[in-house]
Amino acid sequence: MSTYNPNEIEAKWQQQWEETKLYRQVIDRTRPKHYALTMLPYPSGDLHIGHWYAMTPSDARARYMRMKGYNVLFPMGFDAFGLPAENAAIKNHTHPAKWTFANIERMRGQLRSMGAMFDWEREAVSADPGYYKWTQWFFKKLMALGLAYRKMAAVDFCPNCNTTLAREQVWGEDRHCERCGTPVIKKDLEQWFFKTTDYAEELLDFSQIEWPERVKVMQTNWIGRSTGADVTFHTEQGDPIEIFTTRPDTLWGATFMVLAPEHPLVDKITTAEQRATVDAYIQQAQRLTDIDRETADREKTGVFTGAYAVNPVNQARIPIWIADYVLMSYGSGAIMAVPAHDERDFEFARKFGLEIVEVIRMPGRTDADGELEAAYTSKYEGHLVNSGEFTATPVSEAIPKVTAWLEEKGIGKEAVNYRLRDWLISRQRYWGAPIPVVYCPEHGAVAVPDEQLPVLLPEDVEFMPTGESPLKFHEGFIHTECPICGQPALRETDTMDTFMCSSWYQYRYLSPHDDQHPFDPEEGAYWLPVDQYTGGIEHATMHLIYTRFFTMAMRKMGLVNFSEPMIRLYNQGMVLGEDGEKMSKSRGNVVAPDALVQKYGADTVRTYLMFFAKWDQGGPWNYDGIKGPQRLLNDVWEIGQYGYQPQQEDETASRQLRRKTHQTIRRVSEDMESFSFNTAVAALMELRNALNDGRKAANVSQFAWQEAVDTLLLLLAPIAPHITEELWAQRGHAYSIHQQPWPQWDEAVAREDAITLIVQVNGRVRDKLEVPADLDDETVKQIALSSDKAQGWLDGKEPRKVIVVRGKLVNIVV
RNA sequence: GGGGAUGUGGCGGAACUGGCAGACGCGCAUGACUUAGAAUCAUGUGCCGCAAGGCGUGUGGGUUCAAGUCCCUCCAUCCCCA
Repeated sequence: MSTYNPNEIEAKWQQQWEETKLYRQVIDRTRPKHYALTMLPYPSGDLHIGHWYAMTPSDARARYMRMKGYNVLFPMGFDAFGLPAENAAIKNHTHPAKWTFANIERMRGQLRSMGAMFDWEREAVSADPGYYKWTQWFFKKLMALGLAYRKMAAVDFCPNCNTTLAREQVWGEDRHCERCGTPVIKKDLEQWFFKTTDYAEELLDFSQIEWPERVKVMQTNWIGRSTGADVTFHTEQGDPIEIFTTRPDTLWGATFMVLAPEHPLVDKITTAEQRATVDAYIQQAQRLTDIDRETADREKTGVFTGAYAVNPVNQARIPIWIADYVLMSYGSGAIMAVPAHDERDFEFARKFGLEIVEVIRMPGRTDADGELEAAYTSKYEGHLVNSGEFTATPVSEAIPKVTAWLEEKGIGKEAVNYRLRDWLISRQRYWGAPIPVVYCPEHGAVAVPDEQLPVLLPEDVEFMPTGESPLKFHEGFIHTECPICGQPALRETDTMDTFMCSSWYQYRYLSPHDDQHPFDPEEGAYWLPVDQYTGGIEHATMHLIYTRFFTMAMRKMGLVNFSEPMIRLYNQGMVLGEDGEKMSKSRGNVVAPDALVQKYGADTVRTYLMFFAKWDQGGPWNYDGIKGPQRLLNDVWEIGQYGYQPQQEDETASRQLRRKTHQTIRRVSEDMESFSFNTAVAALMELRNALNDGRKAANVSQFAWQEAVDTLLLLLAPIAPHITEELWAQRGHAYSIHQQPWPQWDEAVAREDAITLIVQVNGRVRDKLEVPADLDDETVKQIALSSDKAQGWLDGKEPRKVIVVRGKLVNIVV
């Protein structure tokens, strides 16, 4: 018997698998397909334990599906554009391409050490011109469909990354950059957007996909659908002011209006005597960032413009104010203020002494109660007052009634508002896919013709320490000619958000070298859509919204006939450092997988990662904890090689081992289905313990032993692919264990024929009895009642009630 | 402020529709092997108690024959949105 040397056998089998193309994944119409996908990494240069945590359980699941008889596609690639490469270029004077591709080369080696079943012939790299040609092609398609457009807007800009960001990439209360944490600022820039809002309604429909509730809730909140009405107010001079309200039923209580300081009407309506105050306020507001302006608990500020509007429902003359808590970028940049029934408006009115008119009467409140002490905001309880013909209408019925009336009178109409913004995809950086557009003085923004794609990133560039894109200064790149008229024209120098690249990578994997299509339609017809996607929760409102939008747009392009890119999604948790904190270099709690593989072997690292917690929970790494899986694999090694000979066969022991074997198949199969890898490994440890006992006692039949050992190897194969392959071969079975069918359990063998009957008296356990499993309730009851211990506790009293739970317990109540 | 998640031994974590709380593993203790250690093996290990027994799933209450699991209250930590 040899000692377990993981490094040796892992290298050997990785090579063997490659040589025999064991993981080449091609169309096979005789088997059902299963497209398993795990989020692709950014080539930062080093595969960290987080990558292992994301990828090895997905790999185990994909391997399990393969043994279940599916033809499994499990590809890997790199999300290779992005800022770190460019920042490294600035720092080290290396070209981002060189840095990126060197990192990819290194990471390929590290990924191979995991022993995953990736089909490397399907690898896709987004920074490859063969890839970004199609990213540009998709941009053009979106443009042609009217889903890509250019507009001047006040956009979020990260001063540290020196680029604009999409709304999704601005995080937290202080509105910081998702990548570097720097608070963003607003800039007025002409930028490219994708019309994600066109799909707001469809993005809210999750009926075609089985995604975690958490992600669906986050996306729903992010899209933020609210229903109400668009209502048009007018100034006394007749200028229309459009507002959106979710509470048209409170219109009679609108006692003033508030415009954003940037609202175009402000200049026009401000009266001469208010002009100086208003201008000063606007200047002051401009100095503030949106961060300050949106902070809810901040003291409200604002000034009166001197102008008045007319409330269209009751002709009341109401003052128009400006205040910085109303943002031009949300809604129409104007609101009607109903202080009696909106908290912010209430606060504002109190501070500036504005009129508060109650129009919803809270149940139990009377006129004698005097002034409202707080805004009353319920939509469900109370009735309307001071509201013309709607007075006395219950508030729960008022919104549709008032809305219908508004439409009838031509004052307003039912409207839906979304919080979702269009996706800003322009980035002022070099290392991304160039936006394939040129600007012609005569023809404006013109798409680069297909035959000129890809618009290549020039290689001879110099990087500014400021991070400013060198494309802006590259004469050869900028100057081109208009595809329509041939006159001199300027190239767009912005590149695309890298989320654009990753929105369609699952399609590129199908045919990464195809230069005729973004993906081969035949491959697509067979493999698509993705059956099982896995990745971190942090992408819930970014990548996972973008890729859904993208697929919906691809359906419109006629490229796919489905609407959802990934049918099922599973979010894994995070491995934390030993201190329970997020791993980071500065904390010094980073776990390096390469060193672990060196010391324990990939199989042990994989097994431990799947064992230490349920996958969606994650948790702290523990260097001592890995010993459990290490001992498991050492034992498996010995058991797998052991020449078992029964000494004194015992039929009961054999039956028990077989029962354990079949129970383990059942448990591991169920756990694999539900991603409960931790309990699957625990079940395998129990089978290992049973085998160790059987070996020591030497009393189980040869058949029971061999069945248990082979089963153990087969069930462990997806989790620890190398050691199981080696032992499978040593035991004389055919190559490869990974091509064997998943074991089936026999319910009759797995069934327990005796159970431990719990006898309770008044809900407390008083006795445990071994009884046959198939007794009827009455017999079980009699056995329990005649138990000596139970009798002792009954102390002669008559049972008032006896509850029998089949196969479990009897509770005697006195 | 709104929405969501989590809270179980010394530690990581199990527990299907309410039915033996603590599976499995780490650690620890005692013993064996060893010059010694590592590794390995055996036994034990929720807490209190010599024992009988009692107490135990963040807090307090409730429903039930029976609650980690269901309902209400509060507390703590984390995430998302304001």
